[in-house]
Amino acid sequence: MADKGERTRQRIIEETLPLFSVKGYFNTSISDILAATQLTKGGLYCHFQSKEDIWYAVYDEAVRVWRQTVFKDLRSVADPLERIAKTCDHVLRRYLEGEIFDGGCFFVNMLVELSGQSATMSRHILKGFVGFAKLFQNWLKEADHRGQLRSDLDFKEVANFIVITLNGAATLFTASRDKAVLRRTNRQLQIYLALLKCEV
Amino acid sequence: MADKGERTRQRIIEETLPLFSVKGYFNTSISDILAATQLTKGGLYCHFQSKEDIWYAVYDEAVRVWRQTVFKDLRSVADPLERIAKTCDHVLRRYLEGEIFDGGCFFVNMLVELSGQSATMSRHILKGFVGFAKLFQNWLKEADHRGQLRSDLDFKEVANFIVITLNGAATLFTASRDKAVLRRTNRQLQIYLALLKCEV
DNA sequence: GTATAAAAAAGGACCGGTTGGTATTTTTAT
DNA sequence: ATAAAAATACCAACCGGTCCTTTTTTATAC
Repeated sequence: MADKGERTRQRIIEETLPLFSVKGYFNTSISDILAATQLTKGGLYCHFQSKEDIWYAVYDEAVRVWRQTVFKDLRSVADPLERIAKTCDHVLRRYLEGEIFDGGCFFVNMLVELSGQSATMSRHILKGFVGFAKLFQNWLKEADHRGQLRSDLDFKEVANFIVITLNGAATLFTASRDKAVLRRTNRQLQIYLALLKCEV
Repeated sequence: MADKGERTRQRIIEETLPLFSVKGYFNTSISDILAATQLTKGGLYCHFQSKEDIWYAVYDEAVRVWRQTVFKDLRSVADPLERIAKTCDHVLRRYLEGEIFDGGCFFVNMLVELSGQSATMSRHILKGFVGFAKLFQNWLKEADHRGQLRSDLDFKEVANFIVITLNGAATLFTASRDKAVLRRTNRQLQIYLALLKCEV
């Protein structure tokens, strides 16, 4: 039974993720984390230097889980436009509707809360979203090289729009808990994506 | 100099709105409000029974300001589709880009924060968003009666999509402070709206 | 206009409980 | 035996809110 420390650390991360996701960063207290992990303060601060440190570890874990959920079964998709469509579908159906995290989208929730509070932490999250948009942008470029796209498209603009739509859906779904919101968004988004194709 | 009480009450609301908008509800302390209003606790609690009461008053004020910003110069627009397009433009340009509230969109910020915390408060906000979507839905119906729309549209779905897009834009703009995000969203949304028209 | 009394507004001390974090000791694993 | 992990007690600062006192405003009488 080696690595007891590492296992406890991982347990802290996994128990804290839903707390941050549902209650937010500031409104999750150290006491909440202690209650969830069945630890005492001494035990907790043995693995992390501060609450903020816990957050960064939790964030990394959230990214790991999100990637796993959204990009699964995607490497095999050769058509970049289909890849985009499937990714959106995965975000809306697997990730959000599947309620991978309690409290909706961990990243959107954290971004909104921390935007007015911590410049460094919110920048950290924002980088993730920018990277996600860049990914769509690259796939759009790839589709363009294949001659699949209409000629009047601004890739960055389209990529941005997709990410924004997914974020908006996450926000409204979290509040309403209405899965119909996700279904509707998915249909409209797929229609929008289909319209990017050149008419051949 | 009558109505001193009412004027102070209004001052509290106006000074607290940007605090809630930027820092969030829970992370704005009564002390913050006291500092902003130059009042003491006794003075503040003379006008409100609790922090939550202040929030409801602030919310109402935010709605008032938002309505004023978004629906101005709109009654004269007879064409319902144009009315929808202009409303979106107002939200993105006047309301968000114009930074009517510090911290982006007060309502989105509050919705995200309170969704995991207060069922009653988040339901209160959600009602506002549902009403906004209903408005778009009615305008779409109006456009349909005029024979302006494609025949395959689900009005509720489209209305939902518009609101979601605006929410997503607010989220990303708040974090990035990049007005290009709003411009791009506006263009793509206008393109999307144009595609709702029947081809006559 | 001015004195006055009632009422509204504001001040300020205080409350129990909680916050994130630390220092020291005890337990457990290797 | 030694080092990691966990427990415990403690800290000052802050939380939302209450209570009582003082000041200011406002309505009324003259």
